[in-house]
Amino acid sequence: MRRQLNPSEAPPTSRPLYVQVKELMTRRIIDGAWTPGMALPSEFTLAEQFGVSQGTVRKALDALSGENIVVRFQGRGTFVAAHDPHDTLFHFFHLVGTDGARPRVESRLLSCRRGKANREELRNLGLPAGATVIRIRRVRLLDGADAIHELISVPAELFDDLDRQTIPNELYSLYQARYGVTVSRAIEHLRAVGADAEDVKAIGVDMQAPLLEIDRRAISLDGRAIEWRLSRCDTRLHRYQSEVV
Amino acid sequence: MRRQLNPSEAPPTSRPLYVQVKELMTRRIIDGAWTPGMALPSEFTLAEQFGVSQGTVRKALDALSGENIVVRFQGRGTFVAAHDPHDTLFHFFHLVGTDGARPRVESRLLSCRRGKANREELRNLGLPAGATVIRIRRVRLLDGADAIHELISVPAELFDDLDRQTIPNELYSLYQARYGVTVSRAIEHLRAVGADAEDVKAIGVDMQAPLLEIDRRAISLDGRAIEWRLSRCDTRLHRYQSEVV
DNA sequence: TAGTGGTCTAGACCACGAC
DNA sequence: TCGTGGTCTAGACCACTAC
Repeated sequence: MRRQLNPSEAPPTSRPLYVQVKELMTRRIIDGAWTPGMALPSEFTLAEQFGVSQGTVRKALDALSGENIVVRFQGRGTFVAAHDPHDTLFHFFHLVGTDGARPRVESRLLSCRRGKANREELRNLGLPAGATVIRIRRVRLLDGADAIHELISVPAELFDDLDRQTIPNELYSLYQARYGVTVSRAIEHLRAVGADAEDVKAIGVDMQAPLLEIDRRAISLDGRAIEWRLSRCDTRLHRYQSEVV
Repeated sequence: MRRQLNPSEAPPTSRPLYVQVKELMTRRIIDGAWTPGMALPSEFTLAEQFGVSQGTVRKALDALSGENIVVRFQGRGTFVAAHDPHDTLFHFFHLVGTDGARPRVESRLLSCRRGKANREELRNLGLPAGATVIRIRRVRLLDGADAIHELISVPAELFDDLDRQTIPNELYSLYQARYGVTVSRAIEHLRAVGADAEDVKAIGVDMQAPLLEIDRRAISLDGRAIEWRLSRCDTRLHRYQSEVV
């Protein structure tokens, strides 16, 4: 039997020490004991706290760093990743200009209301029937021109007063700063669709013009789906870029 | 000054030992000294050969493993990644059914000819003016139905007799097995377009029907662009799936 | 049983940033 | 100058595979 850090709550299968350390540290971030931007204790201090060697802590930190949960700087220390609006925007925003350059992105709010979740929202957000969501509808401008018609749904339970906030261009920093919810990854499904009447009104394309629809579920650090977003994009001047390794 | 494995050809900036070991091993694969499917020497043997510790070799192998260049099995050994047709297909093929399931993929060849590279092909493949390319045009079927109109261009210099081969459903295994060219990553640009007359003839969609266009440049182990592929996809029954971490 | 990769430890030195 | 993370080594033990 492999060594366990917390025998009391040990899972049925034993996992490597560094994985356990990684999970304990992730838990501290989820629970808010370590907050975004905060400096973590040094590797040696953590090793002492967890009762493992410095090399094991390092392996855990390297894993967290690979998932963008912490950032490390030689000579300075290790910090909980903070969602800087600009960096976060482009971490999850994959449209680039025809020349490959990042566009300037702005937003124009169309509406922000709460309502009873429909079937798709229940499924995409993993909510119980009858749950309330907050819906944001907006237009996003790329390099100054209307280009994306965006529909966002989030559970009202997690973001209680979001409908009374000023909606910023980059939402994930707000989710983190005001509601303590960190988006760690996202699953996107893309398809081509014809513009509908709403799209025509929102971004001024022709009826049935080909649009790239991005269906995104954003997942938080603890694995819950915390946002569902539908972005319908005019791709005459921009492309969705994806690198496959 | 950091220790260098090959002082004679040392680059201006010194890099970590494990990076140098990784590059030496990658070079052995590119040069064909280690071929796909072959078992590498054990970590201790490699450490002795390179004159470094086993831990350093391990770090290099872990990096190669992370890039899918080698695969490791506890108790069996480390092997050069071989492009198994089925696995490779889905490594680079991101269309899934509406339910998230992998579709059955087949191909119907329309044409395969050589010709003088046009301007776009020169740019996308990094070829000198006047270079010859081999062009493949085909339809791909998802779950039995015509769904993708695909145009593929590769440098004739690298794939000399490709136009006299039977074109398989999964090309990258052929590139590797017959021409010694391993695709290690790809860069894709997606946009929505309206079906043109060629698309209509090829996959039977309506004129101007919205299609998802995937523009892919495949990059080989040594960093050269070795294939340019344009896939125009009917996304009424399938989605392009992308996970952002 | 022998050999492989996977984990864990302990300790050394280096590169970098803050002071 | 000190403390941080980054690299490198050496050695121990474990888990798995093949024989």
